[in-house]
Amino acid sequence: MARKKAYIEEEVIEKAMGLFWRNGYESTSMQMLEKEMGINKFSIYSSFGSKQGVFLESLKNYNKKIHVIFDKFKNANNGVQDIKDFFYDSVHISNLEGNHKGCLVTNTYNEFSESDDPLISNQMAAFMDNVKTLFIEKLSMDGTKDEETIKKQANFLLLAKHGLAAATRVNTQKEIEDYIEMTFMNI
Amino acid sequence: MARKKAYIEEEVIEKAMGLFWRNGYESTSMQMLEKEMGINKFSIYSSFGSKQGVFLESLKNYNKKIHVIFDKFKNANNGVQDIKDFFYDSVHISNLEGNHKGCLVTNTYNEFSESDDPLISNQMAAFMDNVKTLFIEKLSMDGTKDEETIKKQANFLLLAKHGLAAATRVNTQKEIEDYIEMTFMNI
DNA sequence: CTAATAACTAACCGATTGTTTAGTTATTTA
DNA sequence: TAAATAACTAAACAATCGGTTAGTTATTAG
Repeated sequence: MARKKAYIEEEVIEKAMGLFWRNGYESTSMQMLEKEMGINKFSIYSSFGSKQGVFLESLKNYNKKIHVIFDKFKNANNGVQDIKDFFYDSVHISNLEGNHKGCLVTNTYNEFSESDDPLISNQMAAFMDNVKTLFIEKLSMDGTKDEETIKKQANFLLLAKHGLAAATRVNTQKEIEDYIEMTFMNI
Repeated sequence: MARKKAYIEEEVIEKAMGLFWRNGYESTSMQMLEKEMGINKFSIYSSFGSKQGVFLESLKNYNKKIHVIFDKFKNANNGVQDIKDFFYDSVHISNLEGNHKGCLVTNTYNEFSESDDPLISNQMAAFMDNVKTLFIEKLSMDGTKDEETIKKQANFLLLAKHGLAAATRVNTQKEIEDYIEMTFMNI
């Protein structure tokens, strides 16, 4: 019927995601998004509706990106070792592409209070819940752990992920590995 | 010679610090600072020069606020137990006053990249280095730990502080305590 | 080839950002 | 009491924020 889009939404979102990953939500402006995505505001708004829309779509893209890791994690059957592998995989993926440090969700987690942006907040909470559920599942494989212990350890590991995200930003590869090893010493 | 200030700088900075603590740096605006500090922009700028100045002064105030904890920590002589106490004290202080969750430095740590605000960035790095040095000092008290182990454990504990800060924001008192206990299981 | 239509450019929107400044008020000292 | 001076009020500053829109360009279907 009419003119074709000169860009591919998946491609420009990939770039937007990288920008959010590096700078967080607030300090990423529409100007920066225009430049990074290579399209202008009109196109951004016609494709994604709002800045929030771009971020929400970036979160989806992030989930897709780490889907490989999550899939491997879900289908694994070695209990605690699977969680450890998941930690190592999380580090590797941020090493692979560009300057993306830490985890997009963990990095931006603090920026959104439940009150001022419930949509994004819920997405993040869902992500975290998903991770926690998988932790519990893998921890349960042991068979010897009681429910109380499993809950404690899952919580511990979820919080340890914050440390891991911080580590990938400021620590060396060796220090990161040491951190992971120490984290799992008692699990 | 002339008119007296109708406010006390220490008092208004205390309030500014609380605001930064709750909202972070970027999402705290001068308007919000005016309202919270109870003085207008002229007074803020004549006292602190800029928004960055207010934050820098807030960091100083934060250091003063936790000086009690740090002092206790510095002068303690029970090694690992002192670090654990320090973790518990860090939680208690954020429970004491208002809605201040986590640690001001840890919360805002991610917001500043080395490049765009070196002054603040350096202050934060100095704070972290200070904590790490104390960790090393206390860990060394044991006498049995070799240098390599001490470095590893100090790094681990510093990263664990990120998890702790996250915990004080989203977890229950019991979960926080469990987290601390698990963190120190292998130290 | 033409009418329809979607994608694009670029200027613009009001609101808000951090910051400054002109004018007024209060206090001090001589 | 009067001149000096610092603290205050309030309006305005340019720049940027997220978001919109009028007008142009390209592609399609008939």
